[in-house]
Amino acid sequence: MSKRTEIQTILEDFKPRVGQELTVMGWVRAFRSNRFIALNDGTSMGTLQVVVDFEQIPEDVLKQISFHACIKATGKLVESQGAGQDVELLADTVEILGAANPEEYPMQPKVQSLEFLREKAHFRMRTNTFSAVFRIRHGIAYAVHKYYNDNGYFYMHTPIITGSDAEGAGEMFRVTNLDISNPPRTEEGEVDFKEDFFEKPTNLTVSGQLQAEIGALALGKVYTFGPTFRAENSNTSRHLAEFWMIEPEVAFYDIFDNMDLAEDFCKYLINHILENYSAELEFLDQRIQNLEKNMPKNERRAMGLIETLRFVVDNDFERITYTDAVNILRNSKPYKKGKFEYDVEWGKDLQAEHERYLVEKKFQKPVIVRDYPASIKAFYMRMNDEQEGVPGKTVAAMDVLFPGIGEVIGGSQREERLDVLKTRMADMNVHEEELWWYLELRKFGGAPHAGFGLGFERMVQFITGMGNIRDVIAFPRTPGNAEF
RNA sequence: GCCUCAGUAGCUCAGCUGGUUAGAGCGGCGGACUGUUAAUCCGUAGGUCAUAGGUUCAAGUCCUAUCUGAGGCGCCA
Repeated sequence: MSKRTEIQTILEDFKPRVGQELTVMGWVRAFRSNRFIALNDGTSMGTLQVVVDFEQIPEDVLKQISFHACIKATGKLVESQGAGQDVELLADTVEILGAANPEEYPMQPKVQSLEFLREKAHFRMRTNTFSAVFRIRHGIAYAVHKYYNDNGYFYMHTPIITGSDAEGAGEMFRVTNLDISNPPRTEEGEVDFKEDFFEKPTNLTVSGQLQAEIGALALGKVYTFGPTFRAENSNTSRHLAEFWMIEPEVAFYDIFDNMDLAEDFCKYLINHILENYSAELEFLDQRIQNLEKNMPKNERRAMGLIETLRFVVDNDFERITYTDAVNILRNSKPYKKGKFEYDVEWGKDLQAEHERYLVEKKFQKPVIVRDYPASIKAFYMRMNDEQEGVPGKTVAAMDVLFPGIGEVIGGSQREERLDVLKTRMADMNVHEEELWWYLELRKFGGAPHAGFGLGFERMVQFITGMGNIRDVIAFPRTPGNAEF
């Protein structure tokens, strides 16, 4: 394959290349007037105009220049006579690398619904919307590593297969190589996992946190960034059975340090995209505006996408306690008018409608809620001292709530006191034998520490403005769907 | 898992209270067009109305079941 010049390289710095003979390769976005090809190679939002002379190009080649056909074109880069672009390539030769017969190819040069494109996951990345989303997705992933590396954290790989089912984050996927239609049985008739690969029941991980704590209590500051699996039968626009989660875990951090980290980290990620993917953001912003043009005003976003991102970066997140939240909600208009479907009562978890009120109506910016009732939170969260005006026991837990998405981060200061932890585990029916190593971390050289989990796709959703989480991961896994 | 809505041409949709041969735009195909920018213009072919039953003289339209999709809720990241 001869050398190609990437289209983004040409577009961002065309001046020194004018007059040069170049080869480009990419997918046809449009073929106008039998003469002008808009060519995109995925390197950016932009297209390079390739101009062909029908007297120079064989007719069978010309005929195959159709939507999303892959071509190679060689010619001279010149300043464009047309108004829409700075430069264009006058093609001496055009080669069809991969034709795309329009009579059979399902993609069309027009706006197609996200639902339809979801069924064409192998082609949807070629569209403006999805190529923008996936370039930004990469950008966020890169920024995650850059942020932690620049701040002295170590990237830690926690296991995908776990032998513990006490991680307390929902239903798990069983991992086994037993013959499930005829598994070996014990004398009592139970499935005999002694015969299984690991000689015990194992599952796909629902969180790397417990292992990350091991890292934090040795390396000080660590983070994980890997796939996470939940076998919940969740059918919503913000849940996946397989998703990516970022979990920093930091020794000597308390809940307040944890909140500072969460806020700073979110802002860094958003800033990185604002600074490096403005063309993609502008496209997505425009896309949403076009979509909302036909909607009633009250269903439209209060701010544009870029405006929202700037606003989040420029303003402090609101920080309140769970008890504050309950008081605010009980004094709110919708509560008094009986508009909430679920009651607000100290000790009950906040429902999505309550969180949405706090974030979208009351504060109109990200909100960090902390100090939740102990009874509704996981065993490893640190028990708070009793506080005045608070009716029950609380733990140092925190949720970061974003507009439109809800919970993006869930975290806590961890319980480092062995006796308190043991009591909590007993109360919540978590077996000590399974987590003996977790307890020994407290017994030997323990330290106060804290951390959180950030749902990567939810952050991608927020930054791209995509409404459905299935449209920010290349191959979504949801109940009843594992195609591609 | 629960609730609601939807499934008509390749795509997006129209088809009023059941009533002749099922419509449009875009896309495709054929043609015109060598400075276009969602190119334009002319012509043309596409449909077991999701599937299976049922009601009726008559069903795209009503009823039942199933499948698929979307939105909301719960679980959470």
